[in-house]
Amino acid sequence: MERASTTSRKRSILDAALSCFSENGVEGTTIQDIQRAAGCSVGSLYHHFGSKEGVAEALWLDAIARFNAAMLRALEKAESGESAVRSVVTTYCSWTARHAPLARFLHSRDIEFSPAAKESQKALQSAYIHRVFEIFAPFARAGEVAELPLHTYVPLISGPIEAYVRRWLSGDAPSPVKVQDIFAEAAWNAVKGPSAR
Amino acid sequence: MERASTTSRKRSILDAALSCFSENGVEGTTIQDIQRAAGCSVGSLYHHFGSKEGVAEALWLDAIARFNAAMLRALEKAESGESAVRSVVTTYCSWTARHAPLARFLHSRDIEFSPAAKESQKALQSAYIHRVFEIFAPFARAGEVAELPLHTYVPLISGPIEAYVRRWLSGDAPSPVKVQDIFAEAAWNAVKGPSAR
Amino acid sequence: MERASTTSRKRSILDAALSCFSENGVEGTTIQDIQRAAGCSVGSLYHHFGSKEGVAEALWLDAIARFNAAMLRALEKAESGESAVRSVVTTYCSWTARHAPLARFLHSRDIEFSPAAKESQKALQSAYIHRVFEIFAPFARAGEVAELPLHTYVPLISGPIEAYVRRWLSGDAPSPVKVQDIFAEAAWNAVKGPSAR
Amino acid sequence: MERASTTSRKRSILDAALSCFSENGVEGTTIQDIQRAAGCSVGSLYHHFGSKEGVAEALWLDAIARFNAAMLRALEKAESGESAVRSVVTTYCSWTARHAPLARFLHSRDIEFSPAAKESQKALQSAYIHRVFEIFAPFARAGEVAELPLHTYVPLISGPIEAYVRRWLSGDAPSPVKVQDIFAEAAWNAVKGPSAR
DNA sequence: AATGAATGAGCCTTCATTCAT
DNA sequence: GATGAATGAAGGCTCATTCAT
Repeated sequence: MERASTTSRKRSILDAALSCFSENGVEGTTIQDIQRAAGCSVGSLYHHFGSKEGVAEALWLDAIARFNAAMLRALEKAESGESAVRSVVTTYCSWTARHAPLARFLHSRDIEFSPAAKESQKALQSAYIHRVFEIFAPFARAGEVAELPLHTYVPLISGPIEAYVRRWLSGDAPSPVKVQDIFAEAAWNAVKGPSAR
Repeated sequence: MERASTTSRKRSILDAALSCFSENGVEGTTIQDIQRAAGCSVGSLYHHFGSKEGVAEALWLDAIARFNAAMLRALEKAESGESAVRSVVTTYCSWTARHAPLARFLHSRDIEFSPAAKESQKALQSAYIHRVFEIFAPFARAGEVAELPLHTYVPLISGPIEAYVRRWLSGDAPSPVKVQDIFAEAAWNAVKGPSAR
Repeated sequence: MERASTTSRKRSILDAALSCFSENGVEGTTIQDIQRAAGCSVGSLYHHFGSKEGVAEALWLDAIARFNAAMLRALEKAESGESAVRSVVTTYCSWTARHAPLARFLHSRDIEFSPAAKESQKALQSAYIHRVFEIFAPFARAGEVAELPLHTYVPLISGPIEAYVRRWLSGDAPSPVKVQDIFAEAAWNAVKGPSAR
Repeated sequence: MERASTTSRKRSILDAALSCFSENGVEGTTIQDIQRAAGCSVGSLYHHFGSKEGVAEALWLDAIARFNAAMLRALEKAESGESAVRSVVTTYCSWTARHAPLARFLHSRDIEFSPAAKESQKALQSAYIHRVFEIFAPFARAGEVAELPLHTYVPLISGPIEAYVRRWLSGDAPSPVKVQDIFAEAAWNAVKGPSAR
């Protein structure tokens, strides 16, 4: 029960923080906001996370891990370059729609994470990217996906839907799920290779 | 001479603020930072801009106006849907590359502007959009540009290059000018209409 | 076996506390510092000492008792006023050199002890002073030691070496043992009586 | 008047701080204590001194400078080794008696000053010591003052009276002025040289 | 127009102590 | 006896803003 209680307390703080961050941004959220929303004491918050940044970082790493896992689950089912690329867009849409506050938090650019947190994130991300490459490699070799400068793939595939989602998150556009096919189509057009034309 | 001196003081404050905002974000910049960078007193800053937000807003409106003007100058030369769309991407690239700090400031999303500033921005933007529509209208009517949900055009055309630029601004990718053609191509593929296929 | 284990736990806490206090002062030491250094839990610390002050007080009384005992052991061997006075200085030197952290702790004046602890200390000290007087009485009666205002004896005898030791403790002077004879001489000169001149 | 007002505000903060520090120690004094005693705002305090330590340091340097000045004024009148040594003791007594709170503050050992402050203090002290040496040099050359290890002079001369003053400051002894001759005598006995015996 | 001292609400964080297990 | 999560009062400090000169 020790373990259970600890875990649930950490979770409840994380949940409270997410709701605050998503509503007012990290800078706009005070320790008191989180603490009140979580129904715990200031001390408890510091006991578990060490600082306000500590909370944000834990949440950040958690969110990234969950997003990556969801994306990989989807990509692993892809049987062609086209379905893989379309999957990136539709998974992005559905995950984002299902986890709007988390997505809003990941989109916010007003945090400067600690070196340690950045390190953890890099480790996470590099394992993720490695796996994504493994999945795309055969399709690339088969010419289904075009050869382009390395840094352009992600912006070309995810850039449009990300831009759209940002608008949706600020309340300026309808749910991304409604337009996912348009963006999937665009993504595929942007990177499809010679054998797919 | 009075006017000139006043103006140059306002300019120097704006320049100092831009450099601070671009480096540390708006939230991360204090009045003192700006004041020290501008080499003026706190009082002077308040005399000219009324508040910290006043500075950010003046800078914001100025940046938007300059960007819009540059974009319109380019679009007005376009003689086809394709050249117009490509122009959006290449102009975005070159303006951004020439005005990196301003671009970084416009990309930062950690400001909550005053209603008055939002009003001004809306006026600016609506005049701008109005003019953009005037330019695109004939190409759309001619079927050069596809008919798509209204909210998808901007993300489809600008999303990829914006995503790329964001990476460049954080130092994770080479200058956008080097890859502008790839993004122009993708933009055009994403919105070209029946008569252009 | 129970007793032994308890005792060793108390000892390890006291040792850890001494090392912390000596390094950072009492105010500068937190319960957590002690607890980490002792390798025990917060609860355990409170179980044994009741409070942070409780630890400091236990250490304080212990240190005083040990110092007094050492001093009395030395004084009891003195066979003249001169050897007694010199003994105070040399014993102070050697004890301090052998127990630097304890000496540093006793020299720190940033603690406000509880009435109870002050009471215990007064009892300790009064028994000690009583015994010291017993030892010096015959020499004083014999005129070996001068008649001076009561409050001046201790500063006159111990003041110089204490001042020197303070410097040594802050790393600004060589070991007191090297200069003990000079200070013993000065102490004796300061209080020797008519029959000793 | 700008200058005057600033100066007096700084002075009043320094005075308030001294009174608080002298009563409760530096650690035991809060910013609010000082601020309330000075009748100023928190911000004003930080405007002038940057931090709580900043106040303590300013006070420290000020106190040292004043003490040194007083001591030098007295020493410069000395016309023999004996009168110089006695002057150290009597000046210490009278200055301390006239500036009890300042003396109490200088005697408190619960502050860790910043490197910058230590630097300033060293500069102050080295100029002071230099001048003191200049004054004593001729007496030492004449054999009026004994040749002893360098680090022992100050403890030998000032140690006893300092120890006594510490007791007086804690309320455990009568005013030092009453016993200054005893301590002057002891100081002179401790360092007088061959030609003075 | 310019200056910079003054203000004070509000923020993040620390830390001695308690208590259920 | 031991453990460590939980508590919350209190402290140091920041910073946008005001205003007398």
